[in-house]
Amino acid sequence: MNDFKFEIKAEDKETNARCGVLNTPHGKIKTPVFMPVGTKATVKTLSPEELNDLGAQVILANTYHLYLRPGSDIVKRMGGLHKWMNWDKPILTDSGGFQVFSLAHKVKNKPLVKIKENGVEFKSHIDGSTHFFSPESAMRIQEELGADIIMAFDECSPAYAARQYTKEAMERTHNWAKLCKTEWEKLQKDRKDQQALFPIIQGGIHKDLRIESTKFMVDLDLPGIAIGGLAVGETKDEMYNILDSINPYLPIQKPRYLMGVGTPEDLLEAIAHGIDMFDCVMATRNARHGSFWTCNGRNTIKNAEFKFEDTPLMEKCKCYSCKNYTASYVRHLIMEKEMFGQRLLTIHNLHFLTDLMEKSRDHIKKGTFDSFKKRFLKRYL
RNA sequence: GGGUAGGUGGCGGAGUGGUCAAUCGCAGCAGACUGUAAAUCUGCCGACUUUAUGUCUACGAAGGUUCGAAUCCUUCCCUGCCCA
Repeated sequence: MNDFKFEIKAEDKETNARCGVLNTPHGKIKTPVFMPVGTKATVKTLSPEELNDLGAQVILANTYHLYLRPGSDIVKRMGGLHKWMNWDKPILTDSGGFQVFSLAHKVKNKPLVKIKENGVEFKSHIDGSTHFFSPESAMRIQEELGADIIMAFDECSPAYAARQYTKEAMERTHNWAKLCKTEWEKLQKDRKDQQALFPIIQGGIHKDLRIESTKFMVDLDLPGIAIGGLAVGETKDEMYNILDSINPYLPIQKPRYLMGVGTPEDLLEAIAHGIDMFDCVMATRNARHGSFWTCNGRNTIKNAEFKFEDTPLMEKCKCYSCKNYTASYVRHLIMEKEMFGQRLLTIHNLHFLTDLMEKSRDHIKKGTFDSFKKRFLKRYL
């Protein structure tokens, strides 16, 4: 797996933050990195050119959605995700585990999901048809999609699920991760561009389960390691405590991916806890819903106070939206449900996070990350 | 001048004797959103205040019938359409 060499460039002395470079067949990824989410092979509202311009290095796509439509076979026939969507930088696909289980927990009375030892039977949210995901099929689908980094099929249990349930889900996830690895190794033999498989640590908010899960996943010795099942309803302290408790068990030389996080403050805290990679829908979804980040915190563009705001969304911001438009204009577009408004806020939010990551990398290299983080949070929160 | 339909909260538009401060939609105001079933969802939306099974003023205006009227009667005002 030399294709995915991870080089640590700097380590912070005051925190567990690190700065590195992850190699992939589609280029290098500088970490810490935020990866915009493009579930259905598009980061909603933006073109790949715009993503590139705002500083995105790697994006996500989703197995569940692309499997249901159009089908991974079609993506494969069209030349794989990179070619199909015209993005030749790195791509990561999520395994579909999160979707399958969030469907299960969203619909209470009508279970759409049946968990079995060898996988999960679920009903499509689109047409109700029945499907089955197993560790093996999740690997095969992701092989067809052709991302650079693929994720093991896991079960994400709700934050406050009973401990016993969380433990069982974790054990299933362990078992599945092993099966994923076997299938992945088989599938990689015939590939030109290799794919890195990341396993996903589970264990809810239980420290001992998390440590157990971390040890298990580390032992699989895969190219990277992900932490799942956080930022799903637990408190921030609970999340940071979990990161603290597993940190000593994570290998230094492998990239660590905290799945589904998050907000600017979560990103900085998690970096301080040694995380290298992030993804989250918040930047893009919230943008479409009218909220945006600035150094001074979170704002809602729909609020009447922006009606006469003739300055950009954020002072000194270098994003396309802020360089060219006033908050008043963006508000008007959002109020009118004009899609250009959604695009402008999406560009701003994603740029805000990619810029925050770039600054973090610089400060880690300079040894000033901790004070940078404290300064940022003081102003932001 | 005659006939006819109608005048309801910022707008559109329900309601046609009590449970109506008045369905609903829009607009407005605010909130939520963390590996995207999300350009979605939620709350408020006559005035006032101790924000409540609270008080007040209200369905063109003025009278009347009734225990009780946005709803029935009378007159008036206004608007659309048709006829002269």
